[in-house]
Amino acid sequence: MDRITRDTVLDTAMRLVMESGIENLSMRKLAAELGVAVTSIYWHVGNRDVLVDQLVDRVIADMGAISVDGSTPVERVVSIARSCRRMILDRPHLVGLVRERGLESVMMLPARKALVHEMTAAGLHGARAGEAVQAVQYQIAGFVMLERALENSAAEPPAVDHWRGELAIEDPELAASLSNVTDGDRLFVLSVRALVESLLG
Amino acid sequence: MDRITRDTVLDTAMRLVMESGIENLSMRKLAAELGVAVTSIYWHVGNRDVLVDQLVDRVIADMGAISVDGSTPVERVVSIARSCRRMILDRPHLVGLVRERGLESVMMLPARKALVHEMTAAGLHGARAGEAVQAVQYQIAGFVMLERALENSAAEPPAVDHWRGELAIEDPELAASLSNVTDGDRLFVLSVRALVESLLG
DNA sequence: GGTTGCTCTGTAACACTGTTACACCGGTGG
DNA sequence: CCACCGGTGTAACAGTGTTACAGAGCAACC
Repeated sequence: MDRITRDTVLDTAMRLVMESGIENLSMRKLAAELGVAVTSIYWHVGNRDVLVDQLVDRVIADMGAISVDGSTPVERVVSIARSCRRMILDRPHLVGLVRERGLESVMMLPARKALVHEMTAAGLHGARAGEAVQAVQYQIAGFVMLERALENSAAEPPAVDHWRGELAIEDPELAASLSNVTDGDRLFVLSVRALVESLLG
Repeated sequence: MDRITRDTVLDTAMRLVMESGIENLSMRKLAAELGVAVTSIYWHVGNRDVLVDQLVDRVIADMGAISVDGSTPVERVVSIARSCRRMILDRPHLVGLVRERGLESVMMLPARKALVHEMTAAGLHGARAGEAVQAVQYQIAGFVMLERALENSAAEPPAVDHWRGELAIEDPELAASLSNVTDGDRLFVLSVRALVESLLG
C-alpha cells in the first residue's frame, strides 16, 4: 500500500529501540509497525546488521560536541570525561546498540580529539601522550559499559557467595562503603581524576 | 537410551562453550551432543538461564587464588590487577558467559579481598579505602570487558568516519601511537599503576 | 496500444531458537 | 498385578533472521 523509505524504516526502528530496547527489536515487529511485509525492509536496508549500524551512526551523529571547562589541565580532562559519560548515559539505547554490533570503539571517538588537544597542551608528546589518551579513553568506555551492565543486573544478585563470607572486613565504614550501591558519578570522577593526575604529574 | 546426569549435561555444555562459544550453544545442539532429546535437559537443569548460571559458577569456582607480589603497595596492587586480568583472559568463554547473564559483578569479586587487604595495609581506611577498592575494581573489569569487545570487532572497523578526518594530529609519533593496535597488557599496567599511585599518594 | 523492464511489495517457506504439553517406557513398592 | 514415579521421546507453539518467488504498479520505448 503506502510506500516506505529507507528513512522511514530507520525512523521507526529508532523509535522502537527507544521504546523497548534493541533486544526487543525484530524485523517482523518493525514491519508490522510500518504496516508492511518483512521483505520490504530487507529491500530498503538490506540486513538487520546494517540496520543496527545505521542506528548507531544516527545516535553518534546527533551527539553534540563535548564541553571542556576548568582551568587546570586535570580539571579539563576530567570535564571531558564527565561530558563524555553523560553523553553516553543520556542515550540509554546506545550501549545496547554498540554492544550488539561490536562497535564499542565508536563510544571512545567523541573524546579522542579533545583529549589529544588537552594532553599536548599539558606538555605531553609522542607515545607518552598517545598512551595517556588511550588510558583515559579505556577508562571512560570501560567504566560506562560496566556501569550499565551492573545496573541491569543489580536486581538479581549473583548466586555465587563463595567470596562474600571470605571478606570478613573489620573496618565497618569500609565494609559499608563496599556494600553500598555505588554513586556512579562520584566514583567515576574520583577515578578519572586520580588517573589523570598521575598521568600528567 | 543412556541415562544422563545433571553433571554430564553441565560437562558437555561446558565443552561446547569452550569449543565454539556461548553464542553457539543451543539446547538442541547440546541434546544432540548428548544423544538425547531436548526435554531431558530441561528435566535435569530446568532452564537455559540456570544452565548458564551453573556454567558461570563452575568457571568462577575453578579460578585459583590471585597472586600478590611486589614490595611497595603500588606494585602489589598492580600485581593483583594483572593477575586478575590474566585469570579472566585465560578463560575466553567467561566474558561471554557473564555478559549473557548480566553477572559482570562476579568478575570483580576475586580481587576484592586482596585489594581490601592491600589498601588498608597501605594506610587507607574507611570510605577512602572503599572508594579506592571500587575504583580499581571498576578499572580492571571495565578494561577487560572493553578489551575483549574490541578484539572481536577489530576485524571490521566501524563505518563512521565522522571523527577520523577531524583529528588532524600534527605530532606523527602521537598519531602512530593512537592508530596502532594497542598492546593490552602494557596499557593496562600503565593505567592501573597511574590510578593506584594517585589513590595511595 | 503493446511490451519490456525496473522498483517495490506480499506470500510462503527454510532453518533456526527456547520451551512445553503429553505420551510412553522401565523399574520399584504395595 | 498394578500403581506410581523418574526419565525420555514426539510433536508442537511461538518466535527469530532471511530469502526464493510471484506479483503489482509505473515509466519508457517500439
